[in-house]
Amino acid sequence: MNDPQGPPGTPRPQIPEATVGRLPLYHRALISLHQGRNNTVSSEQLAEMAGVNAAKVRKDLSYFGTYGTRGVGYDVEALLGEIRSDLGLTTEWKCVLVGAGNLGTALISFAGFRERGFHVAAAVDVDPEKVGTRIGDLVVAPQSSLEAMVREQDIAIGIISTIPAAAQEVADELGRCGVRSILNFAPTVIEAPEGVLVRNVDLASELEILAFHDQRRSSARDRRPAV
Amino acid sequence: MNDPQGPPGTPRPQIPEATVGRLPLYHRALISLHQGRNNTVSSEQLAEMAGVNAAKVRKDLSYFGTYGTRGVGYDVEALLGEIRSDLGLTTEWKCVLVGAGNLGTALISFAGFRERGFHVAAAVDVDPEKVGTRIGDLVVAPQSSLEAMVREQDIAIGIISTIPAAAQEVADELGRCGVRSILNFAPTVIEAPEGVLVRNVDLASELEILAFHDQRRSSARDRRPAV
DNA sequence: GACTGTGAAACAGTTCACAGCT
DNA sequence: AGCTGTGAACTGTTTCACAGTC
Repeated sequence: MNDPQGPPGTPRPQIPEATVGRLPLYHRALISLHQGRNNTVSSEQLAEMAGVNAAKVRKDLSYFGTYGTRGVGYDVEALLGEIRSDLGLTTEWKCVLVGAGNLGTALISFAGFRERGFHVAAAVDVDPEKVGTRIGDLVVAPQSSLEAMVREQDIAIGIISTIPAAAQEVADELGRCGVRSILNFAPTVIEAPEGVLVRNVDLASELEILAFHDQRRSSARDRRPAV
Repeated sequence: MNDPQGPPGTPRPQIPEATVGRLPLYHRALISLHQGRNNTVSSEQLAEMAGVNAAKVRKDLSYFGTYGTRGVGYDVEALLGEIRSDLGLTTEWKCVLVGAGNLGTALISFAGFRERGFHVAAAVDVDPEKVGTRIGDLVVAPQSSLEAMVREQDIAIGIISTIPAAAQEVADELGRCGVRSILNFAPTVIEAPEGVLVRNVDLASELEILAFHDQRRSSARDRRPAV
């Protein structure tokens, strides 16, 4: 019954990236189980709720230690605590949003961020027309004040929702200000500044991928017309 | 010099899912090369523009046929045409958006969709307050008219931006109306209706994944304070 | 009997390295 | 000489199947 976290000072095991990508799913499922007053959950149930299979759940969870009891299942509360702390959701994360256009504005008031402990504490835009606009309880600041805001408020995460042409420059500046993580919504490849982790969300790509598969399905049908 | 597409009637090769996921990146890069009047591009250049490595580019492109010339590079125009047609971007795709809240509203007017041939042709919401609202040149319709709109306009893609609790029901209804692909922004797992492909975009998860890595980096630093 | 934790097998995806063409 | 196309090696991920525990 080993605890992979081991004694203090021991490097924690590397968690496979595929597993990391599923933690938010488990997290969500566990929140709902916890609210429903469930004390334990089997890998089978958790798998169903997260939309994966039971073997994957067990393998994934085993990287974090032993939260299950054979014959019984996993302890919901303990497991929720572990995953919450792994995901760093025990404290609030401050974010700065760059580019308060349509999408940016929606992101600022997106309930899902706040609920999970991400707070858009500042928003900036290059457009003087947008500066001063109120969005919820936030006022859009000029982009020139980006560095001051990041440093004063100790902001850790940058969200880019500018036009593609501006994204690299914004990323570089965020890096210089000490931001360590960037979520990029601008549909362009950006080179990560030194020491910064960048994740891209490309909305149009998602539709393109759906279109790819749809197109393949329908042309497969065309080739075998008699079904 | 084989052409994997083969004679008509031959099933096309299965394209690895990882490759499909990168097609939008290549597509974007090729558009920009084409606009810049480049006739050819090497795997090295294309890799740089797409943010991947050259071996991957060559492997990926080889699944679609032979668009390169050894010693020279790839024919930009021919390759762009191939990828455009693989992604099904030679015709416009009609989408229906369900849930015209903050995020939904932003998605309707999101330029990236229109630019790549995705047209949000209809939007519905359950909230009577929102029905009748104009967003760009679209008027929000009552959710009860969903089926009629999908069938009349022959809409192929559904975009869900409702609250999580409503998402499964909406997905099921979209399936019944004949929608074949769904892009789900509601932060919940939805079971795909028969014959429908669902992709999930979970915005808060993306931040959680960034937080996970940030947290690991900083606690790694704590454990080895002297650097 | 129920259910976890985990090696081992199977599969998928990436990278290497080089033969083959221009 | 330059660059693609691709088997082969490698790395990462998923699934299997079962020993171990309650």
